[in-house]
Amino acid sequence: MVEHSPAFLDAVFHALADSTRRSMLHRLAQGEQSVSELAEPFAMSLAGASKHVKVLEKAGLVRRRIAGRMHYCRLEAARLAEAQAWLRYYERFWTRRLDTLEALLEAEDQAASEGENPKG
Amino acid sequence: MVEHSPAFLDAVFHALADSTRRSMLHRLAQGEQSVSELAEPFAMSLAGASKHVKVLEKAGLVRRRIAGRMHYCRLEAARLAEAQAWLRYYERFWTRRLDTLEALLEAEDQAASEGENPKG
DNA sequence: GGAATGCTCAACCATATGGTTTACAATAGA
DNA sequence: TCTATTGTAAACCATATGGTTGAGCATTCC
Repeated sequence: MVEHSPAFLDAVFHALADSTRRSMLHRLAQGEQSVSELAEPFAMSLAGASKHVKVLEKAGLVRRRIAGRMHYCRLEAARLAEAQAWLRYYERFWTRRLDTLEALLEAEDQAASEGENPKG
Repeated sequence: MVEHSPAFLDAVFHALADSTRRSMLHRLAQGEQSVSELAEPFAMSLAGASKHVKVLEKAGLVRRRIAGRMHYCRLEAARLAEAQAWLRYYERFWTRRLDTLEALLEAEDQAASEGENPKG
């Protein structure tokens, strides 16, 4: 839980450490896009954009489906979930104040549900 | 909300894209550590480790307190929270009900690529 | 004062990264 | 069949990165 396969997280975080690639992911959130569609917003050669797509693909953030000469890309969100899981470990450092509140609320929930819903 | 100051996220994700630095953050989660304490677990010169600390510091993930010749570092979790905020945008892609929807999308993919590539 | 400690800085090196251009392969369309 | 489109691959370039060593600055300790 603590380590999360280092090489894997290296690739994911590295892929995210570039605004061009983050923009591409953002567009992919709207749905499948071809490589040239992904490249279109950027002042960059198609070959350059294609390299970015490859970085995303190698990090497992994008899946490619080849149909004829078109390469359609789609978001592979599971890998983002794993990055978030890594970050989640640190959540307690910025939600500390909420923790006490939450503990309190949970204690209340517990007390309230003890009579009604024993399973929780 | 969508863009999150690109250069800032560049620095944060880049800082996280290295297992040495992630380990350092993990140790800092236990509490304040000096630079040489942070360096100790790694087969690396102190100067090398010091560079990693600087990367973390520049990304705003670590705050340094100088006391005499000692440099004490502590976790600055707020910046991690911002990285997580960026990731949260994509949460819907892994937390939605996958079963029926995903099956549907994959069936569409299948049908689509069969139609586009009749030659096989 | 003198020596050891903690740390940074500067110079250097090998490799990675982000971009380009050119060439090419495959597919689609006239 | 000829041509345009989509995309990758290769070669190249400038800069960034991750590491080293050695020098040096404060600080602490004897």
